[in-house]
Amino acid sequence: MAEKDKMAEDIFAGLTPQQLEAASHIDGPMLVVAGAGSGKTRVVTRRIAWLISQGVRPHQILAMTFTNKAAGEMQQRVAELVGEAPRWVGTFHSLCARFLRFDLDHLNEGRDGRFTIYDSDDQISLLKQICKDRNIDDKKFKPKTLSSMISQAKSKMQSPADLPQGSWYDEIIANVYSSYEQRLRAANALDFDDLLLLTVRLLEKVEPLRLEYQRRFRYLLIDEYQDTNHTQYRLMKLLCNESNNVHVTGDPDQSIYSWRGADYRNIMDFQTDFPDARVVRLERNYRSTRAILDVANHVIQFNSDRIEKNLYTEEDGGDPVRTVVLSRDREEGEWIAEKASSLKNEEGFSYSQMAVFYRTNAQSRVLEEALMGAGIPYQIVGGLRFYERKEIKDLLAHLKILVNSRDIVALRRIVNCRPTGVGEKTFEAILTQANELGIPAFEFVSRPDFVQVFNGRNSAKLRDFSYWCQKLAAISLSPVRECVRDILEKSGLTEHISANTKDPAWEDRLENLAAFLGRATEFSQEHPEADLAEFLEDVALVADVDTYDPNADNLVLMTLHSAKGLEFPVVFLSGLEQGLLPHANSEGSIDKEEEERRLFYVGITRAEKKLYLTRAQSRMLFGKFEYTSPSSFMRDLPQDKIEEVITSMSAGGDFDPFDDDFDDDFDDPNPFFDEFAPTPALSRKIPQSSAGLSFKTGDHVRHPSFGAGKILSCSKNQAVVQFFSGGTRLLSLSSAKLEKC
DNA sequence: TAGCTCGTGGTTTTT
DNA sequence: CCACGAGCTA
Repeated sequence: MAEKDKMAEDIFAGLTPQQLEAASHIDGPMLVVAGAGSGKTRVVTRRIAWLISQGVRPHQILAMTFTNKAAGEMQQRVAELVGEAPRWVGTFHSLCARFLRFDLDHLNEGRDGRFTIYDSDDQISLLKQICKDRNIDDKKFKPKTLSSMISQAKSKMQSPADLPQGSWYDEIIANVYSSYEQRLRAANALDFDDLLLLTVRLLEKVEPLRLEYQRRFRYLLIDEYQDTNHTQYRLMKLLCNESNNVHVTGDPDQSIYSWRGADYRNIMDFQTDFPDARVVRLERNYRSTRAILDVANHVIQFNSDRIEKNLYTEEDGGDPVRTVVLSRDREEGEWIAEKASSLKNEEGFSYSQMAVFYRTNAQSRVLEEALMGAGIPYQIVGGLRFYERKEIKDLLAHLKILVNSRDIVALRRIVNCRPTGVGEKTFEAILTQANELGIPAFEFVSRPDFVQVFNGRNSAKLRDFSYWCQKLAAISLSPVRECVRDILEKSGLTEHISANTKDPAWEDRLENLAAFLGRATEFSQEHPEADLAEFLEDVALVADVDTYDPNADNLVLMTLHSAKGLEFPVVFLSGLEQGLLPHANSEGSIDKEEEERRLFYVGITRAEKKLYLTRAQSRMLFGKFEYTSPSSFMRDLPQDKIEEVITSMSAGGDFDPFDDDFDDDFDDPNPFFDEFAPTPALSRKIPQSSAGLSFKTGDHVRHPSFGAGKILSCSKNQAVVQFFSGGTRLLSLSSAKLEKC
């Protein structure tokens, strides 16, 4: 007994009464509304430890975290507290992938546990292929737009039949969506949304399985609940058995993923879903100085659709939040670099204690150059992801085909990434014939009698290709390291890259391949039993932030989205310009603007001690200089809590399109001024004349009878408009009375 | 079929 | 600015 008390003491050490209430909860639903920096992770970790110490078996706990990294850390902390860690901790996506490896076959829809996961690149190439095969103009129907529409539909669990119908345009969308689904099934492939969607479908359809899962997982925990979508919500409902032991944590003010289907109503409605839910609010912030928190609280007040909460701190003032205006983006980077090095040299901060945030990945480049110029070590999170590089994707395609010979996207990639003698025509012929034979194309080409059976030209090249496929097919799937090494040796990829010395990045590419082998080796060591399929899954589901190494003495650069859940003593929040933050694409929509503000709020609340808000008055965009204006969020800062830094690099006043002095410059015939012709950067183009309105993709428009909508794509005289009231239409610009709004 | 050059058009955010 | 696709040639 005394020993038990001792353990409880350890588990609950240092918790406040509210945290204790949340952590010591056992049965029944609970909602923890946890403000930024209020010790949420701590609470969840302690609660899991508490459950285990109370006799709950670790495998009876299912915990959904937002990143894999958070999952690993949580498991480790729990193990430290009670000597055992739950096995089922991970992101929604990775946990679902694990479920489906076991049980997808039960759905009987043609896919099995050896499925491959298609990332957005794979989706795009599949969609391009579909457009090509069906003679759909991919100028009007951009694969990217299509993929986001499909993803949007899937996140609401809508099948092609559930999409809006009627117009010619709607028909095409629904058709593309359904052939996309067919091809995924044929390729034994799943996209990210499918991982969630099919898990839900599986549990809905197969009752014994549902009961089994419900029995198995007695306690369900979901973190960042404000960023769950409808599918995830359904999954939660399916998993929590009648005891409703579901414990969710989140903060509606930090909901920043609505664009990928997340719906913060899920957290707002939790108490309606579970009327007997206990609710705990964590409002004391342990992270930031009062100055920073004051700014954060002030900023978020401007949002209307929220639950009022009072995030407070016992800390005193601290440094004021500082704003900095630089004349050019390059100077913004230089200023940050300079400041970072003085913080290190004069105030004793290490680079690993500092982070630079931005709204778009494109902004990282200038910052990177400035840091490099100043000799400051840095690491970038996100951007061109390691696993999305061309050479890595090529290598991955080879690995994927070994696990899943039906993966047609991978096969196409293998054929095209290097001269094989097989071109478009031959490839199509192979597909057709394999289809007739009823076997996967890769199996067909790697048959010893392929050249005899294949009706095409019996060329030496084709024979070489088939022979080469046979060698690939013979490679064993484990151990992972050996498998990857074999592929590297036999695929001929390295030779192909080394031969192509006019590619300026050829050396980098070889390095990347070597690095990939390094990661495979690491993976093999961490999971000695794992085979290639598990490695590929791991690769497909790593998040950008998972690669962030907080132990290296690097300053870290990342988007505001990636920054969620992290904290740093020093934060530089850059690019506070209208059109960038808030982003131009959110203009005109209250909901979207409020989400941008939450993003700003997330950025502010990452800072512990020092926060710098920087902006540039002009910025290089698409290779051209554009003038910018300050973010509207800057206007909304509590002026008495902030301090402007005056620098030698700041220029005079801001560009103002209605300022006569600037107009004077505008009229100057000197070509020198043309180059600097002031156009408000990133904000939407204002129509030059009312007669010939020019529209572009993304414009918000109004139609006299259909109401407000958004342009999905447009050409000189036609535009495809998705109306907010529902439905999508192709309109002629000369006749339809469209206006901008 | 493959490799070249030229032109176009595209930047939110990510599992 | 840069990545990608179309179109041409060997």
